[in-house]
Amino acid sequence: MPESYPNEIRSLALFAGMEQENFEALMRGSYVQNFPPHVELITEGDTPDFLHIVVSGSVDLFSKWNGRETSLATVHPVSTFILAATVKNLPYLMSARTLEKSRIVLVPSEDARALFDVDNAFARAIVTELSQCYRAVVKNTKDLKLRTSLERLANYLLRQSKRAESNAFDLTMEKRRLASFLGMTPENLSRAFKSLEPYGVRVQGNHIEITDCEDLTRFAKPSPFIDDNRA
Amino acid sequence: MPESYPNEIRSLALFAGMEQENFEALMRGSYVQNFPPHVELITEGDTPDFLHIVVSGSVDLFSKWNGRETSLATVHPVSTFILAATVKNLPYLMSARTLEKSRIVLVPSEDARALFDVDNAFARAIVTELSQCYRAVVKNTKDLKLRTSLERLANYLLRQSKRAESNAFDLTMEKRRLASFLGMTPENLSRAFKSLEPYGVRVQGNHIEITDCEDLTRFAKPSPFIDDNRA
DNA sequence: CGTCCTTTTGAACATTGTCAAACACTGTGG
DNA sequence: CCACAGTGTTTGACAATGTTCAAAAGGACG
Repeated sequence: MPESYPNEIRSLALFAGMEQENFEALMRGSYVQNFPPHVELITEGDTPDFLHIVVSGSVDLFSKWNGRETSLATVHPVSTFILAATVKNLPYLMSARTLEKSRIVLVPSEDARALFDVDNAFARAIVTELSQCYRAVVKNTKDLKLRTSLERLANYLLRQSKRAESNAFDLTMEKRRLASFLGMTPENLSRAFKSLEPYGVRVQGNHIEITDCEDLTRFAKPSPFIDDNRA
Repeated sequence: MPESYPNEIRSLALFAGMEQENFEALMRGSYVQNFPPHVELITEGDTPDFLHIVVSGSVDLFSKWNGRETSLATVHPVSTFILAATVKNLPYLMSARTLEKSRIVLVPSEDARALFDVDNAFARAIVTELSQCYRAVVKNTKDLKLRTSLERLANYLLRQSKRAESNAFDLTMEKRRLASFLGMTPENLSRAFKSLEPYGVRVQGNHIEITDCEDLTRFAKPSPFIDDNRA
């Protein structure tokens, strides 16, 4: 399947250092698939048959327990997910569903594991990737345990604003999912937005404008060890 | 420093597959140190100078923000901590303090990183270790987001009971820290214990007895994808 | 124009946190 | 051995935070 997507994947840090021969073998065994929105790609507890790579669209990682559900992360192109389960050949800890029409590359887990044993650059790239994932989850845990929902929302908005490099931006997900991601109910999120108005947050639909960044920052007290993406 | 501790360390999965020569070089550059209880070994935000290995005693990983503090994990012998920061050479995301008199091996981070580049078995062992850490944090996040504090306590007790292979066991940490670890206040924990009495939990000081495991399990609804240690 | 879904709002409720005080445990020094 | 201080734990009253339920309002789409 000599399409264009292998180039995009090749440029991922995870695959960049891999032997060309190995990379090609891996891609030969893989295939791309287009999924409509809201399709469950993998289910918590299943055994990892494929390492997934999001080439376009976006994917929600979530989990259920006792009738409750929570959103744990969103995967954007181009990146992989469920790497840890694939490497250790243990059941998924999260389920995944497409948020929009998405193009996903499916790499057979066995092939990935076999290459991991053989290709040293690949093994090291996995370390980098996993370290990043690990640190991201630790930051998220700190966010959850050290902050109130209002503070989490305030810091989330500051992060998004920084990402958009603008004081005005659109939310990248439904408020419903944002609430779940931040660990609160939609009702509570709605009220939290209201509570942030005095600190200079204007909300219209999913358009956000931070009119007083100073004030919001004073309230949110962002920390590099919770909120910085690259650290 | 030809003492006995290198053998214990050598048997860790992280170092077991390493070339003997490399391992010896790593140990030559390292040193052991005894710390009294309640000593802060590393501080959030610092740069990782050493990879730490707990040989005896125990260490608390915690974090502070805006005057609040939370306990994120306890490290028991023999295992390492802050591996991710060491590998990526990025600031610590957590602080660490001894809980009791502890013996810690300090491996210079630069040496560890250098070996990571050279020793393929070591690089792969790090992947295994990091995957495990990552999955542990994900489970912890699910515990926090999907359960109430009462449910978290109930499941914690079941896990401890399983670990002790007995319905009666002693708590391995102060209630104060347990509360912080479970994401609640000491007062709330105290009341939570009371609330679990009807489900067959007897508490006397830090001695716990689960008199009706069936009933408690029915309430706690443990899940392999949150509560199993090895999965 | 309806229909479906999300979002918002209100009120009641549940859970959790705060503060203050009492209690229990531990180890010290008289 | 006892009194005492220091710390951790428990308890009670109260406040803050977050959830639930019900209903209304707003948007998207056929």
